[in-house]
Amino acid sequence: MTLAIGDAEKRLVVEVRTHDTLIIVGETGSGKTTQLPQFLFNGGFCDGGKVIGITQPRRVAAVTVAKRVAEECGVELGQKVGYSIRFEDVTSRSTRIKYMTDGLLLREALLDPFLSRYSVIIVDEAHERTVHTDVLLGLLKDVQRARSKYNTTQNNSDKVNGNCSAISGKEGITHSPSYLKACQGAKFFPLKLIIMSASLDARGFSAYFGGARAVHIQGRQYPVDILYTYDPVRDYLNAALITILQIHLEEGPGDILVFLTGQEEIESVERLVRERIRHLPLSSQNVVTVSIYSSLPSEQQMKVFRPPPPGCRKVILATNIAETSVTIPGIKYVIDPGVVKARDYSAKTGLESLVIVPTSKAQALQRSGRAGREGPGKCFRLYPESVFFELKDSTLPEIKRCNLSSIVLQLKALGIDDIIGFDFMDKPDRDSIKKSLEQLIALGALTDEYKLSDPVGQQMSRLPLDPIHSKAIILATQYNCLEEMLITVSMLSVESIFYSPHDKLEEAKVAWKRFSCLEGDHITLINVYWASVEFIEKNKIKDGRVKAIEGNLKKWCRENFINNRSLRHAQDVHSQIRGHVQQMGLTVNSCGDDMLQFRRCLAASFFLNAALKQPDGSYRAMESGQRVQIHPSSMISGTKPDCVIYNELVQTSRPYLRYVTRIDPLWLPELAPQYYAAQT
DNA sequence: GAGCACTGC
Repeated sequence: MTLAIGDAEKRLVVEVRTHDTLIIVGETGSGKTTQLPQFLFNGGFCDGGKVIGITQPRRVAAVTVAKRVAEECGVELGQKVGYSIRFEDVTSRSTRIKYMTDGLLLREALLDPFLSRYSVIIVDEAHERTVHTDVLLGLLKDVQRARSKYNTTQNNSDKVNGNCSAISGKEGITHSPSYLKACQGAKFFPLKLIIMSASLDARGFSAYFGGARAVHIQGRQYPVDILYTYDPVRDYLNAALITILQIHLEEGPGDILVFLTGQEEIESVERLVRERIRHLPLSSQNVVTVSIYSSLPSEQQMKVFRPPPPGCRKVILATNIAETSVTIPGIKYVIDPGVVKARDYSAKTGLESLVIVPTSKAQALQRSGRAGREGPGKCFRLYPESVFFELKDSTLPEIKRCNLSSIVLQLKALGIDDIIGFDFMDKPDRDSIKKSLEQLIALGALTDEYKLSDPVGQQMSRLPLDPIHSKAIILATQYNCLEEMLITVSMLSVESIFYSPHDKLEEAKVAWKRFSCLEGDHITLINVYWASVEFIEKNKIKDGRVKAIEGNLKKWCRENFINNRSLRHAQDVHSQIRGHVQQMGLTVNSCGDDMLQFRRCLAASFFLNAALKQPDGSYRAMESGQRVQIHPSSMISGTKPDCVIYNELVQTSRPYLRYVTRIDPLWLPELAPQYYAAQT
């Protein structure tokens, strides 16, 4: 069935009433995200104080959509319509339409396993198949099944008899999982599930939900002409350069969006374009280039949204960030080289890598769509059409290519003990699950029987962090350095704190020197944090206005080549985690200048991430045996200590250790005997 | 002596 959203209100409400699960396929611009929740509200789905929840993979989307719907409803944001994302809860008791990130709903499930406030949950952008979306889908399936068991409206078939016994599996596949058992005769209304996807794979979702009904909603996209090359290109950067110039000289007005794989490519193409433009006739030099990628400080990101000077064409060089996360106005031409830098994970070696690979068909479609938002457009794919047909339909779901430790820990905390048997839409590799179980046992989060341990596992699962980071936090009190560890973990869990533009690298290094510590990068991060705190405190005395302090901090960040957005994010994480540990009753103590305590604590918690120097000067990662190098960006890459712990091991051009600190090799058997006793 | 895409709790 295909509908246009404008005249579909009644039909959609009936569809939701008559089907427990509905798949909605809507192209971009169909209005499904903003309209459907309002239809359901008007259709009575919030009667009795029930809530409609809509999940988004990204924070910005949750916020902007909520704002728009509040406006359309003519209500104040946070009242009838609100949103909830990490660090920001703009909802109230009267909120009935609630937008949120899917990760946040997963956290909510830890507190309320039946998600009992929600009458409808809409999972938006499900086609993106993020880890959070995938786990959520499996969970919602269970919750829906369990809630229909304890239904308040049809209580004759399955009477809840008032005790807490698990539901038996005698009804075969329709049984509810034992972790969802209602206590004291608790009763629920049924849960309606709506899965919204932008692409062609409705069948996959439909099959996963037992043949659920699918409805199509028409989009409002302008046509985009797709052009291919005749032959494969050898050098896509050069091909992109030529295409930019060609469009500029031969096509009508309109801005150009070029998809590249990373900062380096963007910087080099930007140089080349500027160079070539200077050699054009003066009348054709009306081009400005701007670039955008995630690690670029936000003031510079903002430049892509500025309209070009009159009569000028804007060329935007972007990474994947422009595919879904940001929408730039004025784009008429898209250049798509057909490649993307993607993270991959091998469960066998536990090695993460970051490699340039071909895009999927869905991704190519998404990219070309960026040319048709305001009018008809053109997309230049820098490969032959035959290559397009050979591309994979869609990108491999993230859950099949990432480390699962934190997901497994979260599922365990939800009471889901059989991870391998959990009903994932795409099952992660068995090896991958096994590996994460082993890691969680080594960290003491799980018992030898694979049960969540008490209190370590329970405490770890409450922290929204990587399990190793959680472990470090929980151990830190014993080493008298919880304050230092809170800062370290906060700084490690945000995107790169250090901003290094290619052309000012030397200048940046000089600036970073004043923070650097020869013992390692973890302490360097602490130094950056303290320096920023000190700067803020000084400014508070001079001029107490918040705006002035923010402005000065931005300047301080610029001067020190620190990413302001990342630093603020780290401050947010810091205060959130601090709140959690205080709730747990841990003492926030500090080791002062005695960093030996701190490094011993790092060894005791990061022991899985230890590496030993080899005679040839390279390192051997102790867990995997992998030969690695310390990343050149590390402050101690020159000193080469005998033994280090690292934050992550990622293969780019070679396998590198990032964020490294020197430890004494004897600490490992002393502080992690369960893991190192036999090996040393 | 080389350089990490994107997102989330």
